[in-house]
Amino acid sequence: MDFVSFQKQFDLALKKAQTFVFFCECSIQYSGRAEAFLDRGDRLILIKQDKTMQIHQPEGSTPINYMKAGGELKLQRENKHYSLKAYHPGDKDYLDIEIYKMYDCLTRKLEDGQKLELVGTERDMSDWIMQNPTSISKDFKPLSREEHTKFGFIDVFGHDREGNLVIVECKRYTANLDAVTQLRRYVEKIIELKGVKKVKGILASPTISPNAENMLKKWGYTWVRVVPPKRLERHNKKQHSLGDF
Amino acid sequence: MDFVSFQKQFDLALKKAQTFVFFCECSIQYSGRAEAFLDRGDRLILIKQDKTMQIHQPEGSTPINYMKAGGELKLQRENKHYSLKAYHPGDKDYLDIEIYKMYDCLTRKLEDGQKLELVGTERDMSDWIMQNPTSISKDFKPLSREEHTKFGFIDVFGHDREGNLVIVECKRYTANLDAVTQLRRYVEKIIELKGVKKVKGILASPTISPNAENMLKKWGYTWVRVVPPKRLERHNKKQHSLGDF
DNA sequence: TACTACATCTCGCAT
DNA sequence: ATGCGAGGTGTAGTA
Repeated sequence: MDFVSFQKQFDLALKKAQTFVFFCECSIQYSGRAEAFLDRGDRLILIKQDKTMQIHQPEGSTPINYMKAGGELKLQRENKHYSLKAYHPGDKDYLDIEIYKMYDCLTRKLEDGQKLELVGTERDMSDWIMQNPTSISKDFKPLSREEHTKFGFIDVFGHDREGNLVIVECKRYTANLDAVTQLRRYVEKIIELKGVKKVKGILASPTISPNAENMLKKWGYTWVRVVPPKRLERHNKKQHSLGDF
Repeated sequence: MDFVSFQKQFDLALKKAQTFVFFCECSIQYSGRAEAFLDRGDRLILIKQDKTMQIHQPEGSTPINYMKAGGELKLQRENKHYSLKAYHPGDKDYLDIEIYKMYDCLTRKLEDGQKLELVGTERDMSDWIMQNPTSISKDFKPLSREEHTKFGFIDVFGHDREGNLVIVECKRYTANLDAVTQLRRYVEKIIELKGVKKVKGILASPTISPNAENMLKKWGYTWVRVVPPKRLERHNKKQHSLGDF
């Protein structure tokens, strides 16, 4: 593919807010929050209508280089090849792509107003605990699932029959050291703010790493096994077609 | 584009370990670590030679759905449309894409043996501190930059003239509450393992959030302003071409 | 804008 | 395989 027709496609795609994807041989220089250089090789480059850009190598889930939305893009001739420059004012990020060979490109206006319906998040887990308090303990009375309020970002907050305040931190997967220190921070914050000492810290997760459990015990907190719910209502009835694999 | 030729391209691309990208109208169902559903809309789908797959909506940096490497892919006819199913045994992840319209596709074998050279990471920052110990304090004597060793993941470890052990935790950006709790964990671990009490905790970062600084002071640790170096040697000489923007 | 925490995080490294 | 932490993390939600 020649550069001139590439440039036409590129300009048109940006003007019409299309999604633009192409294969090329390029080298890449990044400068901003860090600095990076990627020597010559074949890559796929994807540019969306919001001017996000990502460069993909032939393997791996994550782009090897990218620019976030809110930047500017410019394609220009430079000596024997083309140069695609991106600049993001907010992050002060620069990306320079030197394009040696253009292979193919594809462009299309995508119409998509849908949003992902997702269940099985940490929020779903804390909702479920609110509705099933005995999963924490027999006498646990949840008061609130306060996220961004006065006491911070506690997943589930309540009390028990002995008058203890109870703080529950949820983790969807194996709870680790970070989860324990996070819980500890919340418990200490409550003790400080409320001026009380009867505060219980509970870590709720399907599993916990040995180190995390040791630390948890050492600080007097407890772990409760809770498996997060993750069934979409609309898919409950359909059985998954496992037969295909 | 008709489905039959699409299927041929798809099979060939997978067989030849090519990178395969196409535009289509589809709906998506995900089940595994969580559950998700995305109703009908136009998307770009990218499949790489390692069988990673990602579905992109017309905006945003991150794919709305994806599958990691190590899975299986299968395209098959299903009633009036096609269905692209993916299964990842390790994660027990299922992804079903129902394709209503195929627009265009592009496939190519990408040759790329390059790896990203990156500087300005937390490791570079701790290296720099090792070589410039006075950035921490006048009498700081670094002993080691131990990452994955017996004492844990301490960025820089050393001592001062008064015989204190000194633990430095580096953050490349604004240090937050997490950074402080992380430092605290390391300090307490050292106190426990070494059986000493003269341990100083230092958080090194270019900036620190107010909450984090409060907590740091409360626990008796200190913050040192360190701006991480991030210039690639090879790019030191070239001045960045800011003129283009 | 800054701060906080989640994420189907991904990725690499060490045990 | 699991545990742990970094990441140019990105993204959402809130003060």
